[in-house]
Amino acid sequence: MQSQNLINVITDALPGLNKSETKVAQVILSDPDAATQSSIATLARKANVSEPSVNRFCKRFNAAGFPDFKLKLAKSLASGIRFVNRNVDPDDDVSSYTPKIIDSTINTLALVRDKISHTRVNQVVDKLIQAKRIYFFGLGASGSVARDAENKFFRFNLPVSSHDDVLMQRMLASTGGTGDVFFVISHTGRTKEVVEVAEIARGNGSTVIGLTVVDSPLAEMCTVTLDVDVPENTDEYMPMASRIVHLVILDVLATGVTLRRGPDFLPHLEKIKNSLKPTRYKNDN
Amino acid sequence: MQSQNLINVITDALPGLNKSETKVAQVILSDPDAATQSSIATLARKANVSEPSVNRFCKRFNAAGFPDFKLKLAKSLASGIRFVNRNVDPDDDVSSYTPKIIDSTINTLALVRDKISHTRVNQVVDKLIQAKRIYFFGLGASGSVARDAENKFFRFNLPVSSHDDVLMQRMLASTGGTGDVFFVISHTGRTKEVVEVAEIARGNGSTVIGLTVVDSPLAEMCTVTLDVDVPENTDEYMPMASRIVHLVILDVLATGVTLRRGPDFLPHLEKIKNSLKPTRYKNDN
DNA sequence: TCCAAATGTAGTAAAATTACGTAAATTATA
DNA sequence: TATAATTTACGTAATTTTACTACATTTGGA
Repeated sequence: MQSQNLINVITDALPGLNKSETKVAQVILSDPDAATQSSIATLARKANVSEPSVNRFCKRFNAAGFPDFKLKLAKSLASGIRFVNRNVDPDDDVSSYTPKIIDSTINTLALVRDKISHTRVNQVVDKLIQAKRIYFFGLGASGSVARDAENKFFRFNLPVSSHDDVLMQRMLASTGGTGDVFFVISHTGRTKEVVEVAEIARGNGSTVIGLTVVDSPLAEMCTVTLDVDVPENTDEYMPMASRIVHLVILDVLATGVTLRRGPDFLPHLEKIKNSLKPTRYKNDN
Repeated sequence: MQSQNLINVITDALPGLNKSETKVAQVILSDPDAATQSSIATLARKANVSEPSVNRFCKRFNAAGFPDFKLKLAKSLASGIRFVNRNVDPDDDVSSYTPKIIDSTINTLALVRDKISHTRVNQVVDKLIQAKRIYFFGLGASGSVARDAENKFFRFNLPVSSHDDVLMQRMLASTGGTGDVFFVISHTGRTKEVVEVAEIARGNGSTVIGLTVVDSPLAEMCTVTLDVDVPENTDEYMPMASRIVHLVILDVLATGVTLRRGPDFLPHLEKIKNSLKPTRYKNDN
């Protein structure tokens, strides 16, 4: 909690703020870096509030005062996370849109880091450890996420497969049962086919894990849902960050499984890694 | 070029400092965090020097004054802590390894953001814009990256395909020619088959773009290489960060292409987006 | 002994905080 | 439903703290 990014904290608190506090918050969020360099007077002027209002604002967010607040804000900014308030503009050039896109991805990941439920992650790792077989399902962009997951999880010496074909998914879901884990990936959670497949699998006693949006039709069909609350991109240009988030969560799960397997399992991973050596040119350093 | 860590800068400068500056440096280095929270007077007293000496010290290190110096120091500390061994320990639990993995991904992305060559990105966008046909190639984990790229680029109304089958790749590479772009993804850049395929394609006059490691055999075969310098340690047993980086870079490229296409192209993207609507449950908000 | 660099003193300016008063909003009461 | 009472929000102005500047003194080397 302590390490929570101050910018996210302010953003979250925004709805519950009163008038002048909101003004201050907006000015800070619109350019946090500038905020760290301005005096309380400058900031007050920019926000059209009095200096004490700014001071109170700082104290509300557990700072000793304005200078302490600036310090904390600076630290938040330094942690590799730049808050992106600007979307890609039609007349941006490479040096503008490149950092913008990377920053927005970083920001989304930071959000997930702070929000993801560790209990849920643990539950999912439990299910994956117990699985006799794992199927990763996804369509469209989530199809390649599923495929990536397969590539990761086959290393655990488990029957794993990924499918992006609805008919195949349906058939597998209806033949599954106890011990089978269906891991369903969807960044909307509302694709009819996917929801139906989850329903079928669930009906047959399989475990269904959802990597999707909270409160979506898909989430309701799942045994456990890892919900990701990725801000919707309203911008046409901005590519989906949710898919990156899904991949990273799968990294987390794979790590969880590896750790549960214990150190005896590492030689197995090593073996897989080594199996690729002959396919590569030697690294001469 | 990310600003160098202030603490290191001070440590390095230590030998060339005069008496009172050395005293100040020692006090700061002995407890940098305390330094960020104390006033100029406190610090001066601790170091047994006068306040202006502290102030001069700050200016020597390119700070506007004492407050600015503290700010910079705080930033150095924040980013330093993040970069301190964020590797997963065998006895980590969920609440430890989850943020570690996400943080390491974030750090890698931040690194890429600061290091990536905008010129190269622009060159690649050029090539993609001019392409008559684009093939995305990748094996293993990069296979799903290639697939994701296909999913993204087919929206540009171009013949695009992705292939993770070596034979298929070979055949396509040898039948290609001018106007064809082979986009080869590899996080080692040393997989023999991939390098050979690139060589074949190149030999036939096709454009070969590499998303891979700098100075690798693959990089040498490419018309343009987008090199990514991802720190190794994250990918101990499975590719994690590098693959995320590749995806994000593809996002950047897709954005670049979209922007080049200009605003007339947006309705086309909208059309694709809308085409998926009937497959989804209505969102009730 | 002179000069230049280094450091300190004292005064000033700037910044932040506090105390307090007024306005606005909310709640209670007639 | 109006109005009084009370709480909460916000600003003004004074106070205190903090940082900076100009200038003086010291120190050490030529």
